[in-house]
Amino acid sequence: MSITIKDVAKFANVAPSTVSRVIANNPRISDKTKEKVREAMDELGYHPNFIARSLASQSTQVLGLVTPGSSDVFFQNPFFPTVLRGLSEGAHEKQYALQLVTGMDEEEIYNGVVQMVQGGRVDGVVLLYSKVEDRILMYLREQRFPFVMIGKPFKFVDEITHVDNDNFQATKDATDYLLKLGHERVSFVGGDVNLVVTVERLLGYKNALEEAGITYRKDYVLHESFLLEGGKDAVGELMELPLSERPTALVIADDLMALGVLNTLNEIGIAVPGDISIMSFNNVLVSEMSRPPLSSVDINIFDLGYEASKQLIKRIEKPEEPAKRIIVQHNLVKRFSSGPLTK
Amino acid sequence: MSITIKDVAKFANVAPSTVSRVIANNPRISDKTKEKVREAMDELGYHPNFIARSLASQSTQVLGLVTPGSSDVFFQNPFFPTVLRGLSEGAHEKQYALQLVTGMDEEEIYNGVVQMVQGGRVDGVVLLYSKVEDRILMYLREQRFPFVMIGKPFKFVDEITHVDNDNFQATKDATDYLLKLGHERVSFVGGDVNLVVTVERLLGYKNALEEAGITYRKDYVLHESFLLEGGKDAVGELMELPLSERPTALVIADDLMALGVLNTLNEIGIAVPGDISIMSFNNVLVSEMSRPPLSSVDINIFDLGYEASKQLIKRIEKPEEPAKRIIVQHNLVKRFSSGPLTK
DNA sequence: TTGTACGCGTTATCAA
DNA sequence: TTGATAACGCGTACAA
Repeated sequence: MSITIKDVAKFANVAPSTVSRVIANNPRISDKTKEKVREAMDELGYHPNFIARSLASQSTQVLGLVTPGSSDVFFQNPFFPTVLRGLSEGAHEKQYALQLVTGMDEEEIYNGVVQMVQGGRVDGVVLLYSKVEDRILMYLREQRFPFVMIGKPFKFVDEITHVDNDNFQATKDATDYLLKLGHERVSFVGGDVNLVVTVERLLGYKNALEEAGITYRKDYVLHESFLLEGGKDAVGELMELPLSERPTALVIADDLMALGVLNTLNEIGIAVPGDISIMSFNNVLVSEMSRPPLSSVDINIFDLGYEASKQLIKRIEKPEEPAKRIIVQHNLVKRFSSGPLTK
Repeated sequence: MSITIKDVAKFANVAPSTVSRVIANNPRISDKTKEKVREAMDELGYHPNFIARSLASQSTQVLGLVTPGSSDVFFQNPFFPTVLRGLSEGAHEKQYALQLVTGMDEEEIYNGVVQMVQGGRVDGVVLLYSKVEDRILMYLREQRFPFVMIGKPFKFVDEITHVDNDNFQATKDATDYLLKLGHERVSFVGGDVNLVVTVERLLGYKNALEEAGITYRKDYVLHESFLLEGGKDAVGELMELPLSERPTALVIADDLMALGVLNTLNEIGIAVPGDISIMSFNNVLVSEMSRPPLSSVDINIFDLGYEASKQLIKRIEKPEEPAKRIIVQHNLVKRFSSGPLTK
C-alpha cells in the first residue's frame, strides 16, 4: 500500500485535514505549517490518490472522448491524430486527462458513454463528430451532462457549445475558386450523408453554383465513405457520364478520398489538373505529398481539438454559462491539383 | 445526485451488501433475491459508480497509454491510429477503458505517468514505443507496476512482457529480397537511433549484407526522423555520393519516410523502380496510394495493439505469471516500388 | 442465504 | 489557524 494523507499527517504532527488543506494550498494555513507538511510529503514520497479525491470531491479531472460508431474508419483518417493532439494540449494545460470510449459499433459506444457518464468516470465529454440523428447526443442532453461537440449540431444549435469551421462558407470559397478558374461543370464528392459536415458543405457548394448562375445537377453530387476506396468509387460513377458532360473540376470533402480519386484518374489516363481540377478538404500531411500535390482547404484541425477541450473545461467549471459557437478559421491552400480550364 | 446502491437496497427491501453481491453475481444469493434486486435496479435506472468501486476494490479497469516524448510527431504517423484500434479492441473485450497520458515533452509525459500510477488512475500501462534509455520504463519497473511494451526492451528483455515483430528478421528479409533482385548497393534509411526498433532493423540489414558477402558501408546508412521531411533529407545525403557509388536500392524504416523519398526522387528526375528500388516498412494505408505503390513490410500493427492490451490485462489479473515475449508476424508486400537491377 | 460494520483515501463542515 | 468527524459509494470479512 502506498503513502496516504494520514501517514503524512502523522509524520508532520498535524491532522489529515491540515494536510489536505496544504495540498489545496488553502490560504488559511500558516506558512510554517505548510512548509512542515510539504517537507513531510517530500520525505515520504507522497502522491495524492486521485480515486479517493474524485469520490470525495465528485470530480475526476478526466475528459471523455467519443468517436463515431465506425471508429475503425475514423481512426484511419488523418483527421483523428491531429484533433487528438489539439485535445490533448488543451486538456493538459488545465491538468485534465483524456479517456477514450472503446467499442466497435454504435451500440457499444453508446453503452460505453452511458457507463462513463453514470459511472462518474469523467467530468465531461467531447463528441468528435456531428451526426444528423444521434442517440448519444440526446442522452447527454437529457442528463444535462457537460459536453461539447466538434462540428455543428444538427438540432439545438444554440443550446450546445460546439467548435466548428464555417463549412458552408469554406465550401463556397472552394467552389468559387474553381468557378473563377473558368470551370462550369463542377462536381461535389461528399462523405457520409449522416454527418452534418457533409450536409453543410453540400449547401455551400450549391450556393456557390447558384450565385454564379449555374444550374445544379444531381448527378454531379456523389456521396462516398471518407476513405480511399470512396475516392475510387466516385471516379467510377463520374466516368459513366457522356464525355461532353463530365465535370472538369471536383470539390472533394476529404483529402484521403481525393487521393483515391487522384490515383484512379491516373490509372485511367486522365490528367490532373490538365483534364480535371481537384480541390479537397482538411489539408492533412499527405495532401502535400501526392502527385500532384493537392489543393486543399485547411480547416485547422489542431485548433478544433484544442478549442474543444478548452471549451469543455470551461463548461465543466462554469455550467451556468450560456452555450457558445466557436468558429475556427479555414483557408484555401492552392497547390497543383487545380488550375484554369483549358478547353 | 444519482441513484446509489442504497436506494436500490431500500427499494428492494434488502441490505446494500446484498445489492453489491447481485452486481458481482455472487452465487450465494438466491435467484429470487437476484431477480428482485435486478428489477429494482432497472426500475430506478441504477448504474454503479466506478469511482467508489475503484476505491473499494483498488482497481480501476483502466489502462494507461504512453506515447514517446515527441507525441506530436508520433500521433502524425499512421502507425498510431492503427495500434490504437488494436489496443481499443483488446481492452474493450475485457471491459477496460483507455486513458492517454498527455504532455508535450518527455518531462511532462514522465510526470503524467507518475501521477497516473501513484494516483491510482490506472491498473496498468502500455508503452507504445521502446527507447534505448527510458526513465519511464525504469520507474515502472522499480514500482513493480504492471506494464507491457510494444517493441523490444533494450534491457531486461526476459523480465518485461512485450509485443514485438521480429524486426531483425523482417529487415533481413527485406534486404535479402532486394539483393536477390540483383542489387548490390543497398542503402538503409532508419529512424531515430534512440529507438530500439531502429537498432534491430539496422542489425538485420547488416546481417543480410554479411551473409551475401557484401561489405557494409557506413555512408549507406542514414538516420532521419520518422516523417516525410526525414525522407527528403535522406535523398539529399545520398545524392552527394559520386554517381557510380549511389545505391540502387533503399530499405526505408517507415512508409512516411519512403513517401518523402519517393517525392524527392521524383522531383530530381530519378525513376522508381527504374533507377532506384524502394522497400519500406509498416504497410500503412497510404503506401498503396503512392506513385508507384510502395513495396512494404506489413508488420500487422493492429495485432501489435490488440495483443498488447490482452497481455497487459493478463498481467494485471495474474501478476505472478512470468514475463512473455509475443512476436507478431510480418510479411513482405511486393508492389511496384521495387524491381530487378536494370544495369 | 443475507445483514452489519468497517475500510478504501480524500474533501468539507463545523467546532474549537 | 487547526482538529475532529462525517460524508463520497461501494466491497467484504464476519456475524447471524
